[in-house]
Amino acid sequence: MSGKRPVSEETRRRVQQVIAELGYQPNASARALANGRTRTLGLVFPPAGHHYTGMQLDFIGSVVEAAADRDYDVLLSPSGMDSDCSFQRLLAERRVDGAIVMEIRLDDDRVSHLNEVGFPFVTIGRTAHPDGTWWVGIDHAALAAACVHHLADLGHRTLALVNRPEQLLKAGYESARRGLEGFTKAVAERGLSARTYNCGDDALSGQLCAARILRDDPATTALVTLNEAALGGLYRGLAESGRLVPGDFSVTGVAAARWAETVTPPLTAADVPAEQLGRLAIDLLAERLDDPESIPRSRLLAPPISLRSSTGPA
Amino acid sequence: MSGKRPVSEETRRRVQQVIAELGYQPNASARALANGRTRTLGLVFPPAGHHYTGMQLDFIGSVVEAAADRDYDVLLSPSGMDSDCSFQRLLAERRVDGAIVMEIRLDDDRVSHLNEVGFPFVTIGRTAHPDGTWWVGIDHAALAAACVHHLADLGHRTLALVNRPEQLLKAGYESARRGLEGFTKAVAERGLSARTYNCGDDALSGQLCAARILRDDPATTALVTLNEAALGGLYRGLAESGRLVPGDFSVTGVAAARWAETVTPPLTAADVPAEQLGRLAIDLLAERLDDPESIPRSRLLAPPISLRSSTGPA
DNA sequence: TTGAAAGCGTTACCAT
DNA sequence: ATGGTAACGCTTTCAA
Repeated sequence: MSGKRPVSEETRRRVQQVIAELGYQPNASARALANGRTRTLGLVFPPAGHHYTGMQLDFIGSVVEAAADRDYDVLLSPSGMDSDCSFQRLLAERRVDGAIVMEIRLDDDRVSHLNEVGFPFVTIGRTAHPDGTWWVGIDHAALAAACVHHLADLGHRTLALVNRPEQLLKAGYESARRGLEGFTKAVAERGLSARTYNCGDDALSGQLCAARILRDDPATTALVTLNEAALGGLYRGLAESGRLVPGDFSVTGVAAARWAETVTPPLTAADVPAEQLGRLAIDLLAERLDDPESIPRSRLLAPPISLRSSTGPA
Repeated sequence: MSGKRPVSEETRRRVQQVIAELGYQPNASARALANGRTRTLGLVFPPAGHHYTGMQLDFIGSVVEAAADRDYDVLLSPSGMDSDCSFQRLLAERRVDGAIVMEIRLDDDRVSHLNEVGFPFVTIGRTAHPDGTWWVGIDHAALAAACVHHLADLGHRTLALVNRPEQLLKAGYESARRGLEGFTKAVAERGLSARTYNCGDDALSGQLCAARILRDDPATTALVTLNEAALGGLYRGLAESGRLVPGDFSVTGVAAARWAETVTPPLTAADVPAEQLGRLAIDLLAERLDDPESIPRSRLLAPPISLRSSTGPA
C-alpha cells in the first residue's frame, strides 16, 4: 500500500480493487502509533486578547495551505507566554511532528524549552541569539529604518514612532524591539529629531496617540507606525487636530498590503509578506523533519516600501 | 490513571510517584487508537483567496480557545467547495471526533455529506432546510432589515445594498442570500426605492461600487453593506464623489465591532458577535459528542445595531 | 482491589 | 514476490 516493497502487477490490481470495494481508508491514529509520525504540525499562535492583526490571519491561512500541499494537517495551539499548558500537551502527548511558533520574543522560553528537548520547530521571527536555529522572519529594523529614510528624503525633520503597546515591548517582542532599534538608529544617522510612543492595538488608542504626538511637539510632521490596528485611529486623531494627510503630515509604517490599501489615503508602507512567510516556514519545517541532521536554515525578508498616498514633502 | 476503577490509596500514591519520576505522559495516538476518540475537533474554514474578514479571524480564535477549555485540540482544514480532499481526509482517516463547518451555503453538499455518513458536526450558519440539524448562526435577514429600518427612520428614501461578490451570492452563501432577502423585504415594507450591488472583497471594488451607485441613481442617500472588506473603499468612493458621511450620505451595515470602530467615521452597524458564536459552536458540538442521541439544537443570534457616527438624517 | 491478557489498526521485519 | 507476526502504547475486559 505504501509502495515500499515489491508487488506484482496482478496483486496490486487485486488490492486496489478491494480497497475500492470496501472504501478502505487507513486510520490516522493507528498509522501514527505504528510509525511514530502523526503527519500533523502544530501552529503556536498568540491567544486572543492581543487582537489579531490582518497579517497574522493571512499568515495562519498560508501556513495551513502550504502544509496541506505537503499532506500535513495543522493543529492550532493558543499559547502566549512561557510553558502554556495547551502547547505543552501537544508536545508531551506527541500529537504533532513539528511546530511553528509565532510571535517570538527576543528571549523566549518556549524556544529554549523546545531546543532543550530537541523538538523540531521553526520560529516566525528570531530571538536575540538566532544562530544555529531554524527561523523565518522580517527585518523589522531595516523596515523601520527604510521608513525613516523615506521620510527624511522628503524633507521631514521631526518624526514620531508609534510602536506596539508598552507591555509587548517590555516582554521583548521581536517586532516591537527591533523596529524601535531600527527607527532610533536611522533617526540618529539622519540627524533627525524624534520621539517614540507605545500605543494600544485599537483605534481609540491610536486617536489619543496622534493627539499626544502633536501636543508633545507640534513641529512633528510625520510618523512611522508599527501598529497596524492603531492606524485608523491615528488618521482620525490627525484629522481632528487639523492635519491633512499627506498635505500637512506624512504617515508610513509596516502593515499588510490589504490593510494599507483599505485606509484613506492608502498607506505608503513596507508590506508584510505574510503569505510568503507562511509558505517559507512550512518549507523549512518540512526540510527539518525530512532530515533531522540537516543544518539549521533561516530566511530574513525585507520587503521594500510600497509608495501609496500617505506621504509627501514636508 | 483515568480514575475509572477502584484503587487503594497506597497504590495511587505509588503510581503517581513513578509518573512524576519518569515524566510520563500518555501518547495521544495510542490513546486515540484504543478508545476511538482523538479529542480533536476539525474546523473547516474557507481557503485563502476569499480574503479572510476580521470576523472570521475572531471566530477562529474563539473556537480554538473554547475548545481548549474543554480539552479539545483544533485541526484546521481549508475547504471551500464540495468534497475538498483535505477535509475528506480528516473524516475518512478519523483524525477528528467532530467538526465545525464555516461559511455555509444554503445548499451545501458538505453538510449533506456529513449528514449521510452520520458524522457529528455543527455549522456556522444554516442551510435552506436547517430543521433537525445542529447550527449556530446570525440572522442576516433581520440584520439587513434592521439597517434598512434604521435608515428609513432617518428619512432616507433611496438606498443601495452592497453585497458580497456575485460569485458567492450565486453559490448560495447564506449571509449574502439571506442578507439580500432581508434587505429587499424591508425596503418593500417601507416603500423605499433601492438597488442592490455585488462588490468584490477589496477596497478598490468598494470605491468603484460607490461611484457606480451614485451614477446609477444620484438620488441615493444611504447604503447598507454586507461587505466588510469593501467598506474602506466605499468611504473613499463617496468622498471622491463629494458626498460627506454622515452629512450628505449615510452608511451602515454588518461588520465586526473592532472594524467598525476603526474606520472614520466609525460605522453604525450590526456588530457580528464572532467570539460568542465560536464559543456557542463549541458548546453545541461538545453536547452532541457527549450524547450522540441528544436532539439537535441551534442558536440564532440577532445582535442589535450599534449607533456610531456614519448615519444621519437624510 | 489487583494482575494479566486481549484488542485497537497500522507498519516493519522475518521467513518463506 | 508474498504471507505471517511482532511491535506501537494505550483501554477494556476477564480472572483472581
